[in-house]
Amino acid sequence: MSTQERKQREKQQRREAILDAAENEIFAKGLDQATMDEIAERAELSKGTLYLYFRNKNELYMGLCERGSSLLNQRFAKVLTADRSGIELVRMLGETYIDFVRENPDYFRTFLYYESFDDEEELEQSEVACNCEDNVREAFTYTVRALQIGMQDGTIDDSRDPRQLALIIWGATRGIIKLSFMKETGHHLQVLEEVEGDFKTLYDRFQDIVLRGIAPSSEK
Amino acid sequence: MSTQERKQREKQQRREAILDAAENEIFAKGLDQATMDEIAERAELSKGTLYLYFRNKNELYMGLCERGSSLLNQRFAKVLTADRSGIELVRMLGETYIDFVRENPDYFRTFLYYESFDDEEELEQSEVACNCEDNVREAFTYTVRALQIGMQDGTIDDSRDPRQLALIIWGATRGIIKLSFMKETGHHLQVLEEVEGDFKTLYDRFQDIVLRGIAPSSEK
DNA sequence: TGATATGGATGACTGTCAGTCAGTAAATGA
DNA sequence: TCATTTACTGACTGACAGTCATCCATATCA
Repeated sequence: MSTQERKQREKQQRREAILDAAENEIFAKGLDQATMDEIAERAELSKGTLYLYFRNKNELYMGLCERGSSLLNQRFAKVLTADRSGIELVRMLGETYIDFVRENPDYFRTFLYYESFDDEEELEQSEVACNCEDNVREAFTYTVRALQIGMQDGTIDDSRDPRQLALIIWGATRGIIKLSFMKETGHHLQVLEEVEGDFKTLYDRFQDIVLRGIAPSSEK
Repeated sequence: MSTQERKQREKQQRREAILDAAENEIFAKGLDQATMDEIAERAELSKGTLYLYFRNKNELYMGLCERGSSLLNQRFAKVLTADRSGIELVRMLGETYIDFVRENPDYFRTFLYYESFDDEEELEQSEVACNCEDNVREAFTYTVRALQIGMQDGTIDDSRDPRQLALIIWGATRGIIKLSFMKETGHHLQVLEEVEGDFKTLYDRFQDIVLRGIAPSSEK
């Protein structure tokens, strides 16, 4: 193999090593508390080197978002191969999502961060951010596909635009999952503690309501 | 009036002046870009004085959340006085919320910030944060009340726990409103641009689905 | 095998900013 | 008039993200 190739591979490995170190530090202490110096030390590199691989701290954190969203997409892709009705696929996608968040709350935090990130400028020139964007688009496409299948097989009312409906379901689901996530991670909001229902229960109830809401009218 | 009282009033006025300055600076530049020095300058006070009124920058920002949530609650309270069916009240609460966010996107940002804030310690000893918490609880109570009215008057299926249902609706609504908010404020996510529907349209469609989902079964 | 070129890695350094605190001034009250 | 309290000030500190002149290991070639 050529020197070129070897160098390329080494570069990739180092990048992963940096991401591993960042994951350890940031997931343990939180984004604000983790410093670039500590991440560098854990990666056994100097701080300057981190900046050869990532533009800044934001981009490094988004590298973790990229990782997490790829993992989640793998699971989504698998769901879509199942031979089920459209509405069942929608339900399964939602369950996959909430299971993922329960298992990987820290990755979910990176998603929230990425979505709320505001500096357009910085995002556009970042390859990492673009990959995150692609992953979001991919996830969205899975939802659209499941809805289309449901509209075909008659398990979902077909009078709505599937893309718009996907957006609505996606947004609402995000909201519920974030709430469950807050409830589960012992968030300060007391209201959360005072209401019954754990991570999954809340989500199941929500799903019942939505799936009922998008089912075809019974009088048809 | 006593000297005591006058001082008390002056203190309150100064506090408001600081909040005004913070609002101007932070809403214009964003939380990260606005500095305490600039806020102090705009308030025509020294930086040290800001710290006599607010523990730190977070708490100052939460002061804005407190303002915003109080304003929103005033609107919610008014809705609840209307002589309407429960399901209509739920719909009106949602509309009130989305109108508020459209008019005051910057206050909405403070809500998001407060809800995602993580440092339990800091929150507990902050009076400002406690007021925010109270406001959240108040808003939540309005939703519960509307649902209970609906369960009484038969416009909402009464087999669910109204508090749990309120939490679910609240979470999902938050999710949709955040999405609309992102779409409206020109967020980077391209998926948002590619789907039809503005702020209100998305929300209306969502509401149709949910209200259909929580209506009593027609075969009853 | 030694000379030279290349580019990845380094870490001391800089600028910025949140937060502090010793000191000052003004108001109050004896 | 003086003592005491209270409010305010702004220079200073520490922490940290991000930079850049320099170093050094390896590749390349005579």
